[in-house]
Amino acid sequence: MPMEKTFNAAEAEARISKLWIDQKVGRAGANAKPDAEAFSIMIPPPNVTGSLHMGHAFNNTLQDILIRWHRMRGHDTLWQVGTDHAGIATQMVVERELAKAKAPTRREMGREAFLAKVWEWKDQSGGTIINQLKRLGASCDWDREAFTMSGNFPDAVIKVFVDMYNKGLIYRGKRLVNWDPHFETAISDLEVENIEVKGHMWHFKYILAGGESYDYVEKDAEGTVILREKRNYISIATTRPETMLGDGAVAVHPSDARYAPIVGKMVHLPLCDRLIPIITDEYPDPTFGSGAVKITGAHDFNDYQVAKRANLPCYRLMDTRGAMRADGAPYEVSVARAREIAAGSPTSEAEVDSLNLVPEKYRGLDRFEARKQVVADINAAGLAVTVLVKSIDEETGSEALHLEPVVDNKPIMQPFGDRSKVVIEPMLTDQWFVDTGLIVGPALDAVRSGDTVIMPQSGERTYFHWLENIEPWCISRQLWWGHQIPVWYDTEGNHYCASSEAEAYQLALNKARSRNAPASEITAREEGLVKAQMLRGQVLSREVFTEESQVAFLTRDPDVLDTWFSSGLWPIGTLGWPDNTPELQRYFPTSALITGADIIFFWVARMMMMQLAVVDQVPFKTVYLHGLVRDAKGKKMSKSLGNVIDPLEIIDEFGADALRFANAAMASLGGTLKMDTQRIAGYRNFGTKLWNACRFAEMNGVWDGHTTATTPPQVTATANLWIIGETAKTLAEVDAALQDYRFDTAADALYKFVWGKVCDWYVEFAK
RNA sequence: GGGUUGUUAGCUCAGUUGGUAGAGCGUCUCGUUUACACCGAGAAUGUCGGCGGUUCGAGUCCGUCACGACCCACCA
Repeated sequence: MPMEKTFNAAEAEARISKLWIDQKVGRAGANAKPDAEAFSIMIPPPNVTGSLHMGHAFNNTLQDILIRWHRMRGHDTLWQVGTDHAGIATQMVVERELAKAKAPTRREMGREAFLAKVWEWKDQSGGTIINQLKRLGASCDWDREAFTMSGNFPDAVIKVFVDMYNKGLIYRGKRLVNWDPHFETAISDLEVENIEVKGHMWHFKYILAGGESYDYVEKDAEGTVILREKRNYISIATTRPETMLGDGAVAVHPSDARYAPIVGKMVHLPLCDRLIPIITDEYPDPTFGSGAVKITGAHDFNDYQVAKRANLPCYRLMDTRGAMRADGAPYEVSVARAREIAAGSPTSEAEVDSLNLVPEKYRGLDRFEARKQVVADINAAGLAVTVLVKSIDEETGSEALHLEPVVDNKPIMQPFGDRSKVVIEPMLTDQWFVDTGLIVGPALDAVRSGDTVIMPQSGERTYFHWLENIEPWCISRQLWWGHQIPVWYDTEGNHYCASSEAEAYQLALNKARSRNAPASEITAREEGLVKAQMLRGQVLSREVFTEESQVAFLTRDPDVLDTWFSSGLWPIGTLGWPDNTPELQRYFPTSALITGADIIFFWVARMMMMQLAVVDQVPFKTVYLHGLVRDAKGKKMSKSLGNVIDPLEIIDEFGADALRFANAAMASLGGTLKMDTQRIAGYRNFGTKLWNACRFAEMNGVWDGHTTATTPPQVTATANLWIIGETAKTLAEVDAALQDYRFDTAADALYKFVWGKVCDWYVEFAK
């Protein structure tokens, strides 16, 4: 059958793709020569519930080019494919689906049932993105498809946690963390987006205790007195009035002469029946605002540091949903105890956390509602800093002077959850952390020494900057979908980190045995643990059993790990670690990582740290970072802007080749990637051009009789000699370009060769 | 505030170690007896952001200014 005038991408792609998959052209080691060098790439695992977007299309095209290039030359290639469970994102999607279906909520159905739903959803939608990658033409090893929650992966994750815990690289602590009140979980620093919003700054008066007053003197830069007045208060400013309920002190800079007379004195905390001290700390900036800062240790990162230094109690004001606490004892009882603590009564972290110092009238209010109330109440109490304002009565035209509270309108940077988009609350909670400071060294050294090369080089600077200033990584999430933390607690608050419950019991038993306690007591506890351990395997419910016997059960930490903790192990986890599999030996460390510059911290840096910490090897030799794919005007693609280009629609309209060629041609190092459909159409035309050159050849019987030829024909014609030379030149150019990861140069060379040499000249000669 | 990175033809961009500028798309003119109109032939368009410096010579190196993008941090 003669060739059509134009290439029918839709028909051909389906047919050829099936052939590739059936023939397993992407299987590990396909087309490898004996003793071939290995070339391996780990796909950045897309979210299991996701669908292909332009960024995926771009990213995977580049990987496919590299893999095919190496495979074609007989190297032993592996393109490891798989998906990520994406804790928050997936849990969010499933909860939304449940709501849409008017099904019971996550909390109503409980953990087990909910997780069953998530697995159901995963099985239903998890194939989508994999099938879309196939449509793109990616030549992954489909038989090796991995998932961060399946196969050996969970065991590997747990093993790493336990090992890191045992090495002292993971610890638990009550720290101020970023709390997402929508998902009701802690999140890491990286998952917080700071966005500038319109904010207000209120100014409050904290009245000195005991009716005291002082001379408040303000000087200008030359030291000339510009204000002197007798004050019975200190003025503080805040953008978050509701947090004042938990203030532990007012801080001023030690060099601030204005407040020197009152340092150490007490002030009345407005709306609260409490006194707090005026302390000094380096943190307040004397040139900003009044120079005095209210210190709310439990709800502000800077204040927390001050509170730690000054040994101030940090009173938590909000619940997990960001509402003012309604739990605990009545306010009078709590505040009475707080006064005792302030007077020096011994206390504990746990007791301080249990004290609810939110006055009754604010309890249960949403934090933003509480803010309004607090402002209104402070104004009503006459404790707002005020200014004289002239107003004109519109009807009578008479002027009047009156006092108004000072409220500054100012832009403030506010933290938002990157998934939930709600305002993040600093919250004092118990969490698990990776002590990144202890494992960052090798990750820095590997790039400094060139063991791992980051391209473009500017990426190295970003990498260094972040790692050199690394903060502890909060890895626990109060979610259900994810790797549950392998830690068990006994009734006395001890915890046991182990890879199984049985091991945890063993650890608890060992601990009980090693205690210096009366023999009888140890025995009772031991007995309880052994009994409990035995009974855990039986059908008895815990409730029934605990009622009938006094045994010591261990309970598992309900939290799960940050998704990036597990995806940080993607390179070794997908290759079968901790078993020393042939694949691990053959393909690790991997050759190249192709990924977006936006996840250099989330993923690249963490994979470096984790692999080096676990197997003492870099995970990849080259990191190729590319920019974000934008629309034709350079705008970020987003659903709300309506400028999202769906790669599948592009494939439908222009064919996968056109999309892939456009991707390659745009892949210069650095910069943003502006995706223009006109350009894709241009490369579609290029495909047609090539197609027609072949069609010309076919019409002239070029294929006839040559399919079975065993020896190449003798080349004598000048045109033939010339085009063979051009082909060799182009081959060299493309190889050199790909060696340097210059996909654009390679694409350009091929384009010019096919169109400018083969079609414009060689085909014309042939005529 | 710190960092990274841009500013080259109407648009999107390339330009390796310094030697008086390139591609695709778009525009204009001409062309349709069969490989291809998703085409062919041809054309126009740039003081390479501004200023200063190094050099025989700078889009390319140095300094500085302007505007933009992004990232990180942050003043209550």
